[in-house]
Amino acid sequence: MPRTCSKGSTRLDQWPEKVKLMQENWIGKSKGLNLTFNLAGTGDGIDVFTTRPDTLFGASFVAIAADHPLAREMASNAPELQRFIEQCKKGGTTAAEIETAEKIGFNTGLSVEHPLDPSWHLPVWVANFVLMDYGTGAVFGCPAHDQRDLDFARKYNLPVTRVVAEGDNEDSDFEGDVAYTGPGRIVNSHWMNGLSVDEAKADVIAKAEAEGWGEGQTQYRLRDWGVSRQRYWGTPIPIIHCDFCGVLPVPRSQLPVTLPEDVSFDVPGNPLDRHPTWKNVPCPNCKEPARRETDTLDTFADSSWYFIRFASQPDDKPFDADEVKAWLPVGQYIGGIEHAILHLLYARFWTRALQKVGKLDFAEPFAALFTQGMVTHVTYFDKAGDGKITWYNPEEVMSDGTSAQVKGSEKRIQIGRIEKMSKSKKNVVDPDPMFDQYGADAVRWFMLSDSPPERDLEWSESGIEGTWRFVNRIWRLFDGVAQGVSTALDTNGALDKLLHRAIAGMASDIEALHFNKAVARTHELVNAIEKAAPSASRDAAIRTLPRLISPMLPHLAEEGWAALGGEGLVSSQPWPDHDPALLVDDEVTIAVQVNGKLRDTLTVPKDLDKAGLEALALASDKIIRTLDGATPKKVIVVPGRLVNIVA
RNA sequence: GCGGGCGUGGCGAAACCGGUAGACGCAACGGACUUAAAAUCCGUCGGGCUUAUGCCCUUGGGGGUUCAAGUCCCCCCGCCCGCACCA
Repeated sequence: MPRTCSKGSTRLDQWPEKVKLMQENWIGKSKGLNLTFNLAGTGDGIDVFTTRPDTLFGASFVAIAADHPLAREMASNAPELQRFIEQCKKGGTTAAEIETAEKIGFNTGLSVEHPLDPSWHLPVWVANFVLMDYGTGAVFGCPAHDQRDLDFARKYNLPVTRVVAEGDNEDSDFEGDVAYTGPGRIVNSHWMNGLSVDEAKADVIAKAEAEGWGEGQTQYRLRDWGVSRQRYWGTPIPIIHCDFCGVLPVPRSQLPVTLPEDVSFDVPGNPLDRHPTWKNVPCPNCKEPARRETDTLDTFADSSWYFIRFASQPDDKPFDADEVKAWLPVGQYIGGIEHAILHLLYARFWTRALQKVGKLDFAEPFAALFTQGMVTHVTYFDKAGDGKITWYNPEEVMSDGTSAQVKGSEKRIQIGRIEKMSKSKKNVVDPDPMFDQYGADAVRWFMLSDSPPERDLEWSESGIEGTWRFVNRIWRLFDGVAQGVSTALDTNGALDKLLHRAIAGMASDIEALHFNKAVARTHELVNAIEKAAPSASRDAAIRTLPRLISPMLPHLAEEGWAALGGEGLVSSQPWPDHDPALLVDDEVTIAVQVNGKLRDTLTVPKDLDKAGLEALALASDKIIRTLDGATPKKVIVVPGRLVNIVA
């Protein structure tokens, strides 16, 4: 998975950089050298992974994890080491604890030969900061150029030798407590001296491979994805366990395996595991009593390909390749940032795997990704004497913003952080009363109106009243035209322009998911229509309105469309056309600045040239007054924008 | 600690490639209509000075580049997210 998903993420040019970066960090690809340090006097060795083979001459110790096989072996007849290992295991696992945890080590007394100079011996330590589940569970320490190694070396007085020059500083004695991890020339390293860090890395890897004591390797940090769960809610894994025949797949004719519905959750644990009939089945091979697998698949397994099944649902197979080809990949995926890593990475992997086995003809499931913000709300809680926290729903709380109490009681409670709405913190708001009071259109419009969708939104109902008023204003426009027989034949050029601008602008706003801007444009148009005297232009604008508001106020749009005599449904109408000629003004307002400060504005023909603009600007009363006789040193003219006079 | 992002009126926010900061909305305030209220309509609305024309300040803070900076560069502060002893 990491190999295939780290490739190709650069091609996802319509994905947020943030998400791609999070996935890359999660995959944690790093290139380096796997090498063996031979234990002095024995044939055994310790395998070590490093991304800094260039610093090999700066090595001063080798450290292994507390649960490294060698450490455990030695501990069996060394009680002191045994105690040290116990101590390491007790260390906390929270972020803060790891951050502040002191590096501790135990000198095993063993030593290893340096691969580039077998006469040079390095001590072998067991250290709490070496992780067994990454790389080989063993590292070599180069304290001058790695902060962890330096912390460790200073504590146990191990040698610290500089092997990368820091500017002009080539001293082999490294001073201070801050490791140097930047670029530089290699020094104090025999044949490598003078090379750059990158050159030296390549050099050492080549030498190790030629001499057989190591090889270049790419490591991934990504943990394995354990896809099975001991729970009911998930897809059954079609496997049967037989005491005689072992682990067998459920025969094809018995697929799919479906979950039993007569389960109870009265007892903790997986109900499948204690289901009497579902669990016990004959072995498909020897017919003796056997048992179904009672783990189910992680729900991420389903979410990794649901979009494929969504596009094609034949009865006899997971999906039809041709049908899928017609619909996928998904053009625009919209989801929360909380799925940035797991779901979106697994779905990418699933798709790649299906492509690899020839079932799909594309590698990436989602061409474009948009991560919308989360809806947040302040939390309310109360902490009991035993530290137990009780959360309160905002609806049962009275708060003035600085203090809070439970409605209908004297109970004072605390105001917590503003957090993503969640059932566990009870800071969810039920929108149903709003729907009942204002209708679905007003609530939808309200939610689209102010905040851009990529941003987190702190839920507040202030503003819904205004939305409700606006919905009513639009309805009155429809009603007015529908009731009255319009005889006005005049046109209104300004209103025509505004309408066509709204048509074009709202289309691009909506395409870009800038719904709040489309809302603002609708307000501008409606404000102007309301103020305009009756005219053919005004009627046309009102008759266009249902199509414009249909994506965001669908019910009102349909009512308006019908009231104005439209055929069928407005939702099946095409977006109105706009006249590009009406998008350009023949007059523009330009700014006139003196020394970059606005002093006047002028309304001029759109294509007035630089000389004309300059002349007009210099003739302005306000400019003459501001200049107060001074001679302009320089005049910058940006046609259609501004004139800036430098005095 | 590492990586990424954000910071604009009382509030949610606009501002295209560096070119009139605050569009649009909410709240607030003043007014009209009304016996009254609701609804509706009109107006004001970043801060300061000023009789006014107008002037000064203002996009977290400080510096810089530029004719011109919310926008570009450097430093700092604050908040948010992800990762976290990954060799």
